[in-house]
Amino acid sequence: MNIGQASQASGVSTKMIRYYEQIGLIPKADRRDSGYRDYSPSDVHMLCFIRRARDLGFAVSEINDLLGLWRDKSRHSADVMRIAKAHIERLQERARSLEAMAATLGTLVACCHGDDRPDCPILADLEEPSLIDWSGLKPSSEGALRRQP
Amino acid sequence: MNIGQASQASGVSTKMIRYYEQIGLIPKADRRDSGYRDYSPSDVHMLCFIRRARDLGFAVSEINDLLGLWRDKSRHSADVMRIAKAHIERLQERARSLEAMAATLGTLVACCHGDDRPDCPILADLEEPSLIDWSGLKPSSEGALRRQP
DNA sequence: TCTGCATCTTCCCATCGTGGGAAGGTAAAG
DNA sequence: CTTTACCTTCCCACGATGGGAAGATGCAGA
Repeated sequence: MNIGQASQASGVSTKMIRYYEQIGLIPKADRRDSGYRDYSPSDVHMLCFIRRARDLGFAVSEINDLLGLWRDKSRHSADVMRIAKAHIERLQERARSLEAMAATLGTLVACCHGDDRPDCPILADLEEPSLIDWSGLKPSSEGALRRQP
Repeated sequence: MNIGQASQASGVSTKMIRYYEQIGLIPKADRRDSGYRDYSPSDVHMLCFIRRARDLGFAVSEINDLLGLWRDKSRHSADVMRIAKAHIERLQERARSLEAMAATLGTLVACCHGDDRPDCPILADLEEPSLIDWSGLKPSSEGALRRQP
Protein backbone atom coordinates (compact mmCIF):
# COMPACT_ATOMS: atom_id res chain seq x y z
CA MET A 1 0.00 0.00 0.00
CA ASN A 2 1.35 3.39 -1.03
CA ILE A 3 1.52 6.35 1.30
CA GLY A 4 -1.30 8.03 -0.59
CA GLN A 5 -3.58 5.07 -0.10
CA ALA A 6 -2.62 4.79 3.55
CA SER A 7 -3.40 8.47 3.85
CA GLN A 8 -6.83 8.10 2.32
CA ALA A 9 -7.62 5.03 4.39
CA SER A 10 -6.55 6.63 7.65
CA GLY A 11 -7.43 10.25 7.13
CA VAL A 12 -3.90 11.35 7.96
CA SER A 13 -2.23 13.48 5.31
CA THR A 14 0.88 12.16 3.59
CA LYS A 15 2.81 15.09 4.98
CA MET A 16 1.83 14.10 8.48
CA ILE A 17 2.56 10.42 7.96
CA ARG A 18 6.11 11.27 6.95
CA TYR A 19 6.36 13.71 9.82
CA TYR A 20 5.18 11.13 12.36
CA GLU A 21 7.76 8.75 11.00
CA GLN A 22 10.44 11.39 11.18
CA ILE A 23 9.81 12.24 14.82
CA GLY A 24 9.61 8.57 15.71
CA LEU A 25 5.91 8.43 16.60
CA ILE A 26 5.52 5.58 14.16
CA PRO A 27 8.24 3.12 13.12
CA LYS A 28 10.04 3.60 9.83
CA ALA A 29 7.90 2.28 7.05
CA ASP A 30 9.05 -0.60 4.90
CA ARG A 31 10.40 0.42 1.55
CA ARG A 32 9.94 -1.15 -1.84
CA ASP A 33 12.77 -1.43 -4.35
CA SER A 34 11.65 1.87 -5.81
CA GLY A 35 12.10 3.57 -2.47
CA TYR A 36 8.36 3.99 -2.03
CA ARG A 37 7.06 3.49 1.48
CA ASP A 38 4.91 0.39 1.87
CA TYR A 39 2.12 0.22 4.43
CA SER A 40 0.34 -2.81 5.80
CA PRO A 41 -3.25 -2.83 7.05
CA SER A 42 -1.94 -2.79 10.61
CA ASP A 43 0.05 0.34 9.83
CA VAL A 44 -3.15 1.96 8.64
CA HIS A 45 -4.78 0.75 11.82
CA MET A 46 -2.16 2.59 13.81
CA LEU A 47 -2.61 5.74 11.75
CA CYS A 48 -6.33 5.64 12.42
CA PHE A 49 -5.60 5.32 16.12
CA ILE A 50 -3.37 8.35 15.90
CA ARG A 51 -5.87 10.38 13.98
CA ARG A 52 -8.64 9.68 16.42
CA ALA A 53 -6.42 10.56 19.34
CA ARG A 54 -5.55 13.82 17.58
CA ASP A 55 -9.25 14.41 17.03
CA LEU A 56 -9.61 14.19 20.78
CA GLY A 57 -6.97 16.85 21.18
CA PHE A 58 -4.14 14.66 22.45
CA ALA A 59 -0.71 16.09 21.78
CA VAL A 60 1.69 13.96 19.79
CA SER A 61 3.74 13.26 22.92
CA GLU A 62 0.63 11.98 24.67
CA ILE A 63 -0.23 9.84 21.70
CA ASN A 64 3.22 8.40 22.00
CA ASP A 65 2.36 7.28 25.54
CA LEU A 66 -1.00 5.95 24.40
CA LEU A 67 0.62 4.01 21.59
CA GLY A 68 3.01 2.48 24.10
CA LEU A 69 0.11 1.32 26.22
CA TRP A 70 -1.75 0.21 23.14
CA ARG A 71 1.10 -2.04 22.12
CA ASP A 72 1.74 -3.26 25.66
CA LYS A 73 -0.59 -6.19 25.96
CA SER A 74 0.02 -6.38 29.72
CA ARG A 75 -0.89 -2.74 30.30
CA HIS A 76 -3.14 -1.70 33.14
CA SER A 77 -6.29 -0.01 32.03
CA ALA A 78 -5.84 2.34 35.00
CA ASP A 79 -2.80 3.83 33.27
CA VAL A 80 -4.84 4.68 30.21
CA MET A 81 -7.61 6.07 32.32
CA ARG A 82 -5.23 8.33 34.20
CA ILE A 83 -3.94 9.84 30.96
CA ALA A 84 -7.45 10.25 29.63
CA LYS A 85 -8.72 11.88 32.80
CA ALA A 86 -5.83 14.29 32.94
CA HIS A 87 -6.50 15.19 29.35
CA ILE A 88 -10.18 15.81 30.06
CA GLU A 89 -9.14 18.19 32.82
CA ARG A 90 -6.93 20.13 30.47
CA LEU A 91 -9.57 20.28 27.77
CA GLN A 92 -12.11 21.57 30.23
CA GLU A 93 -9.77 24.14 31.63
CA ARG A 94 -9.00 25.47 28.20
CA ALA A 95 -12.71 25.57 27.41
CA ARG A 96 -13.34 27.48 30.63
CA SER A 97 -10.62 29.93 29.75
CA LEU A 98 -12.13 30.57 26.34
CA GLU A 99 -15.55 31.02 27.82
CA ALA A 100 -14.16 33.51 30.31
CA MET A 101 -12.70 35.49 27.43
CA ALA A 102 -15.98 35.39 25.57
CA ALA A 103 -17.89 36.48 28.64
CA THR A 104 -15.53 39.36 29.28
CA LEU A 105 -15.80 40.51 25.73
CA GLY A 106 -19.55 40.05 25.92
CA THR A 107 -19.69 42.51 28.78
CA LEU A 108 -17.94 45.07 26.67
CA VAL A 109 -20.11 44.43 23.63
CA ALA A 110 -23.23 44.83 25.74
CA CYS A 111 -22.07 48.31 26.70
CA CYS A 112 -21.35 49.38 23.13
CA HIS A 113 -24.14 51.07 21.25
CA GLY A 114 -22.68 49.86 17.95
CA ASP A 115 -23.68 52.69 15.68
CA ASP A 116 -22.07 55.42 13.62
CA ARG A 117 -20.69 57.30 16.57
CA PRO A 118 -16.98 56.97 17.34
CA ASP A 119 -17.57 56.58 21.05
CA CYS A 120 -16.86 52.91 21.88
CA PRO A 121 -16.68 51.33 25.34
CA ILE A 122 -14.85 48.31 23.95
CA LEU A 123 -11.85 50.30 22.82
CA ALA A 124 -12.12 52.57 25.81
CA ASP A 125 -11.87 49.66 28.16
CA LEU A 126 -8.99 48.07 26.34
CA GLU A 127 -7.29 51.42 26.59
CA GLU A 128 -8.03 52.08 30.23
CA PRO A 129 -10.01 49.46 32.08
CA SER A 130 -13.09 50.71 33.84
CA LEU A 131 -15.75 48.12 33.08
CA ILE A 132 -13.74 44.96 33.26
CA ASP A 133 -11.91 43.32 36.12
CA TRP A 134 -8.92 41.86 34.34
CA SER A 135 -7.42 40.15 37.35
CA GLY A 136 -8.96 36.80 36.59
CA LEU A 137 -8.07 36.94 32.93
CA LYS A 138 -4.43 37.85 33.08
CA PRO A 139 -2.96 34.47 32.09
CA SER A 140 -2.10 36.02 28.78
CA SER A 141 -4.91 35.03 26.48
CA GLU A 142 -4.06 32.00 24.49
CA GLY A 143 -1.63 31.18 27.24
CA ALA A 144 -4.44 29.06 28.47
CA LEU A 145 -4.54 27.44 25.06
CA ARG A 146 -0.87 27.04 24.49
CA ARG A 147 0.76 24.23 26.35
CA GLN A 148 2.13 25.65 29.55
CA PRO A 149 5.95 25.87 29.65
CA MET B 1 11.78 55.04 29.17
CA ASN B 2 13.81 51.91 28.43
CA ILE B 3 12.30 48.83 26.91
CA GLY B 4 12.58 47.01 30.21
CA GLN B 5 10.59 49.65 32.00
CA ALA B 6 8.01 49.75 29.24
CA SER B 7 7.80 45.99 29.53
CA GLN B 8 7.22 46.13 33.28
CA ALA B 9 4.69 48.91 32.96
CA SER B 10 2.71 47.19 30.23
CA GLY B 11 3.12 43.54 31.08
CA VAL B 12 4.43 42.76 27.60
CA SER B 13 7.80 41.02 27.54
CA THR B 14 10.74 42.80 25.92
CA LYS B 15 10.95 39.98 23.42
CA MET B 16 7.37 40.61 22.40
CA ILE B 17 7.75 44.36 22.24
CA ARG B 18 10.61 43.98 19.76
CA TYR B 19 8.61 41.37 17.88
CA TYR B 20 5.56 43.60 17.62
CA GLU B 21 7.78 46.34 16.30
CA GLN B 22 9.39 44.00 13.82
CA ILE B 23 6.10 42.81 12.36
CA GLY B 24 4.80 46.36 12.23
CA LEU B 25 2.07 46.03 14.83
CA ILE B 26 3.55 49.02 16.61
CA PRO B 27 5.58 51.82 15.00
CA LYS B 28 9.34 51.76 15.24
CA ALA B 29 10.38 53.07 18.62
CA ASP B 30 12.45 56.23 18.94
CA ARG B 31 16.10 55.59 19.59
CA ARG B 32 18.49 57.40 21.86
CA ASP B 33 22.05 58.19 20.83
CA SER B 34 23.09 54.91 22.39
CA GLY B 35 20.74 53.00 20.15
CA TYR B 36 18.46 52.12 23.05
CA ARG B 37 14.76 52.21 22.29
CA ASP B 38 12.91 55.02 24.02
CA TYR B 39 9.25 54.72 24.98
CA SER B 40 6.79 57.43 25.88
CA PRO B 41 3.82 56.98 28.22
CA SER B 42 1.55 56.81 25.19
CA ASP B 43 3.64 53.96 23.80
CA VAL B 44 3.14 52.12 27.06
CA HIS B 45 -0.54 52.88 26.76
CA MET B 46 -0.60 51.19 23.41
CA LEU B 47 1.28 48.19 24.75
CA CYS B 48 -1.28 47.84 27.51
CA PHE B 49 -4.03 47.93 24.92
CA ILE B 50 -2.29 45.19 23.02
CA ARG B 51 -1.76 43.06 26.08
CA ARG B 52 -5.37 43.27 27.10
CA ALA B 53 -6.54 42.41 23.62
CA ARG B 54 -4.20 39.41 23.68
CA ASP B 55 -5.64 38.47 27.07
CA LEU B 56 -9.00 38.36 25.35
CA GLY B 57 -7.60 35.95 22.78
CA PHE B 58 -7.41 38.33 19.84
CA ALA B 59 -4.82 37.34 17.27
CA VAL B 60 -2.15 39.88 16.44
CA SER B 61 -3.76 40.50 13.05
CA GLU B 62 -7.04 41.29 14.74
CA ILE B 63 -5.30 43.58 17.19
CA ASN B 64 -3.90 45.35 14.19
CA ASP B 65 -7.44 46.08 13.05
CA LEU B 66 -8.46 47.16 16.54
CA LEU B 67 -5.47 49.48 16.80
CA GLY B 68 -6.48 51.03 13.51
CA LEU B 69 -9.93 51.74 14.85
CA TRP B 70 -8.47 52.88 18.13
CA ARG B 71 -6.38 55.47 16.38
CA ASP B 72 -9.14 56.47 14.00
CA LYS B 73 -11.00 59.10 15.94
CA SER B 74 -13.82 59.06 13.42
CA ARG B 75 -14.37 55.34 13.67
CA HIS B 76 -17.82 53.86 13.94
CA SER B 77 -18.38 51.93 17.11
CA ALA B 78 -20.32 49.44 15.02
CA ASP B 79 -17.06 48.41 13.35
CA VAL B 80 -15.50 47.58 16.67
CA MET B 81 -18.59 45.75 17.78
CA ARG B 82 -18.60 43.63 14.65
CA ILE B 83 -15.02 42.51 15.25
CA ALA B 84 -15.74 41.82 18.89
CA LYS B 85 -18.85 39.84 18.16
CA ALA B 86 -17.13 37.76 15.54
CA HIS B 87 -14.38 37.06 18.00
CA ILE B 88 -16.86 36.00 20.66
CA GLU B 89 -18.34 33.58 18.15
CA ARG B 90 -14.96 32.05 17.46
CA LEU B 91 -14.09 31.80 21.12
CA GLN B 92 -17.36 30.06 21.84
CA GLU B 93 -16.95 27.70 18.96
CA ARG B 94 -13.53 26.69 20.11
CA ALA B 95 -14.83 26.23 23.63
CA ARG B 96 -17.63 24.06 22.30
CA SER B 97 -15.18 22.00 20.32
CA LEU B 98 -13.03 21.41 23.38
CA GLU B 99 -16.05 20.47 25.41
CA ALA B 100 -17.11 18.02 22.73
CA MET B 101 -13.70 16.40 22.93
CA ALA B 102 -13.88 16.22 26.69
CA ALA B 103 -17.35 14.72 26.54
CA THR B 104 -16.29 12.13 24.01
CA LEU B 105 -13.33 11.16 26.08
CA GLY B 106 -15.55 11.16 29.16
CA THR B 107 -17.76 8.55 27.54
CA LEU B 108 -14.77 6.34 27.01
CA VAL B 109 -13.46 6.86 30.52
CA ALA B 110 -16.84 5.98 31.97
CA CYS B 111 -16.68 2.63 30.22
CA CYS B 112 -13.18 1.83 31.44
CA HIS B 113 -12.91 -0.11 34.67
CA GLY B 114 -9.52 1.44 35.33
CA ASP B 115 -7.84 -1.35 37.19
CA ASP B 116 -4.95 -3.78 36.73
CA ARG B 117 -6.52 -5.58 33.83
CA PRO B 118 -5.20 -4.85 30.35
CA ASP B 119 -8.68 -4.70 28.87
CA CYS B 120 -9.39 -1.04 28.10
CA PRO B 121 -12.34 0.40 26.19
CA ILE B 122 -10.51 3.66 25.65
CA LEU B 123 -7.76 2.11 23.60
CA ALA B 124 -10.16 -0.32 22.03
CA ASP B 125 -12.32 2.47 20.75
CA LEU B 126 -9.41 4.48 19.47
CA GLU B 127 -8.37 1.34 17.66
CA GLU B 128 -11.74 0.41 16.26
CA PRO B 129 -14.64 2.69 17.08
CA SER B 130 -17.61 0.98 18.65
CA LEU B 131 -18.69 3.26 21.47
CA ILE B 132 -18.13 6.63 19.96
CA ASP B 133 -19.71 8.33 17.00
CA TRP B 134 -16.76 10.24 15.58
CA SER B 135 -18.67 11.93 12.83
CA GLY B 136 -19.23 15.14 14.76
CA LEU B 137 -15.68 15.29 16.02
CA LYS B 138 -13.73 14.92 12.82
CA PRO B 139 -12.49 18.51 12.44
CA SER B 140 -9.06 17.25 13.38
CA SER B 141 -8.66 17.92 17.06
CA GLU B 142 -6.89 21.14 17.77
CA GLY B 143 -7.93 22.11 14.32
CA ALA B 144 -10.75 23.72 16.15
CA LEU B 145 -8.21 25.56 18.27
CA ARG B 146 -5.78 26.48 15.61
CA ARG B 147 -6.78 29.30 13.38
CA GLN B 148 -8.56 27.87 10.41
CA PRO B 149 -6.43 28.10 7.23
C1' DT C 1 38.61 56.72 37.13
C1' DC C 2 38.06 51.99 37.16
C1' DT C 3 35.26 48.00 37.94
C1' DG C 4 31.44 45.32 37.92
C1' DC C 5 26.80 44.42 37.04
C1' DA C 6 22.43 45.29 34.93
C1' DT C 7 20.47 46.35 30.85
C1' DC C 8 20.39 47.10 26.21
C1' DT C 9 21.38 45.74 21.09
C1' DT C 10 21.09 42.26 17.14
C1' DC C 11 21.08 37.63 15.49
C1' DC C 12 19.96 32.88 15.36
C1' DC C 13 17.43 28.80 17.02
C1' DA C 14 13.48 26.03 18.99
C1' DT C 15 8.85 25.15 19.81
C1' DC C 16 4.21 22.40 17.67
C1' DG C 17 1.63 20.55 13.94
C1' DT C 18 0.68 21.52 9.57
C1' DG C 19 0.88 22.92 4.74
C1' DG C 20 3.27 24.51 0.25
C1' DG C 21 6.27 23.78 -3.25
C1' DA C 22 10.51 22.57 -6.04
C1' DA C 23 13.41 19.13 -8.22
C1' DG C 24 13.78 14.72 -9.56
C1' DG C 25 12.51 9.51 -9.75
C1' DT C 26 8.79 5.81 -10.48
C1' DA C 27 4.25 3.44 -11.69
C1' DA C 28 0.74 2.69 -14.46
C1' DA C 29 -2.42 3.75 -18.04
C1' DG C 30 -3.16 5.33 -22.72
C1' DC D 1 6.71 5.87 -25.77
C1' DT D 2 4.28 9.51 -23.66
C1' DT D 3 1.62 11.34 -20.34
C1' DT D 4 -0.01 11.65 -15.94
C1' DA D 5 -0.31 10.64 -11.28
C1' DC D 6 2.20 9.49 -7.72
C1' DC D 7 6.38 9.08 -4.93
C1' DT D 8 10.97 10.81 -2.86
C1' DT D 9 13.77 14.35 -0.23
C1' DC D 10 14.64 19.01 0.96
C1' DC D 11 13.63 23.60 2.36
C1' DC D 12 10.39 27.26 3.84
C1' DA D 13 6.39 29.23 6.17
C1' DC D 14 3.00 30.00 9.72
C1' DG D 15 1.97 32.35 15.16
C1' DA D 16 3.54 33.80 19.22
C1' DT D 17 6.78 33.04 22.34
C1' DG D 18 11.08 31.92 24.77
C1' DG D 19 16.32 30.99 25.11
C1' DG D 20 20.74 32.35 24.60
C1' DA D 21 25.17 34.27 22.64
C1' DA D 22 28.13 38.20 21.62
C1' DG D 23 28.89 42.73 22.07
C1' DA D 24 27.70 47.74 23.49
C1' DT D 25 25.93 50.91 27.07
C1' DG D 26 24.33 52.93 31.72
C1' DC D 27 24.88 53.41 36.35
C1' DA D 28 26.48 52.78 41.09
C1' DG D 29 30.18 52.02 44.29
C1' DA D 30 35.35 51.88 45.52
